[in-house]
Amino acid sequence: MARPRSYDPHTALDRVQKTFWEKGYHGTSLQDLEKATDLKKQSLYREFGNKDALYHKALALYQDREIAALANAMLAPSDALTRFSKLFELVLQPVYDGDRSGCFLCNAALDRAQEDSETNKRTQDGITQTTQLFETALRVSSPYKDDKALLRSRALEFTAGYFGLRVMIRGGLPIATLKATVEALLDQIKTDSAG
Amino acid sequence: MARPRSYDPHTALDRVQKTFWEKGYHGTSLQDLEKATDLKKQSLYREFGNKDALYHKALALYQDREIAALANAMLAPSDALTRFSKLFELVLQPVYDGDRSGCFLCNAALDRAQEDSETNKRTQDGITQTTQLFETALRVSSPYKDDKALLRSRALEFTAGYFGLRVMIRGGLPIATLKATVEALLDQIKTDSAG
DNA sequence: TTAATTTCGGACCGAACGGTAACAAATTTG
DNA sequence: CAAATTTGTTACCGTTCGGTCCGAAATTAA
Repeated sequence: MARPRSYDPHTALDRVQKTFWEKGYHGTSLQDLEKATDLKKQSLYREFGNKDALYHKALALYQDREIAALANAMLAPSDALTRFSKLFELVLQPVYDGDRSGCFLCNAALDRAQEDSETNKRTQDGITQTTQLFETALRVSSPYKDDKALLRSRALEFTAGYFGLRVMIRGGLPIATLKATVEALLDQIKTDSAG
Repeated sequence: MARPRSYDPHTALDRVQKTFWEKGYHGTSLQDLEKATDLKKQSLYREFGNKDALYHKALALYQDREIAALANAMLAPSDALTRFSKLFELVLQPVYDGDRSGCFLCNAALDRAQEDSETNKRTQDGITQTTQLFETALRVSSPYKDDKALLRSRALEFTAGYFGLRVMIRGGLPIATLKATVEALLDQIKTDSAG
């Protein structure tokens, strides 16, 4: 039909996501996005819309890709303890690599959920889905499989623990503390299954 | 000596703090601070320094006042369960009043700790002190008083839980979910003391 | 080759940004 | 009252912000 795009929209949005993830909404300028994507803003606008739309698409991509990856890793056939061990392992891995971006969803909740209703909806949904994921992950093991109230309670507790850990990561806590925190959280599952 | 100030620096910094707390560093403009304090920026600059200095002073004030207030309420003579009940009660109170600003320290950790080394230091310190506060709060009750490892473990767990709860607050989760999360966290103490 | 269509690059927009200089108003000290 | 000193106000600084316009380049269909 006409002149073809000389860039790949997927990798462009990938880099947009990474930038927002690292620097937040207000901390990211159009210029930052241009540098990150090697695109001019007109291309960005034509392809994705304005800064708000860019942000929402980046956040949506995070939920569809990163969180889905965590869910996938967790829900591999195993027991609750192994599942959460795997989860926290994946959460801490980037820290070892020097990446303390944390969790984009968590960042968005604090950065923008109070000022933008769509972000608010997205973070509510994302956090709620996290709790549901944790319920699913726990449900295979005793004593959770037989105690619905305990299952729900632990899922909420791990939701808070998970996001708190993300805060601690981004807040710059030493890795030793982060590992100890993970151990403390996992200990909960060990105690439950032992009792 | 000379012309006296027509404003109160304490209440001015108070309002600066509130503004940064609500809107974050990048989300707050000098104009926002002018409106919030009823001062012109020259007065703000003369009194407090530039935007960075303003932010750090606001964050320091948060630690000295808000966190100290939490510590004070928690450390009133009582058992561990009552102490944490009181803590979470104070944390949820603003939500009932429609204020979902959350925790300034937590916001700062996600907002600015990655880009500003002084904020990084402050958030590290603040989070570490939170863990220490929780250790102190737990230490009065069994079984923590006799089990140093458990004490440390639970303090870390509650630290993550506490900041995660703050994320959930700011992320817009319904109050019912927040309350259920608090109950889930408190349940931990009940279980510990019963076992 | 030409017409149509789309992408791309640079220039440009008004507004807001953080920050500063200069001066008038107010108060204390001599 | 006069000199000195600090506060408050206005205007302004250059830069960057998010966003748009428009012409040049590239490609396909006729």
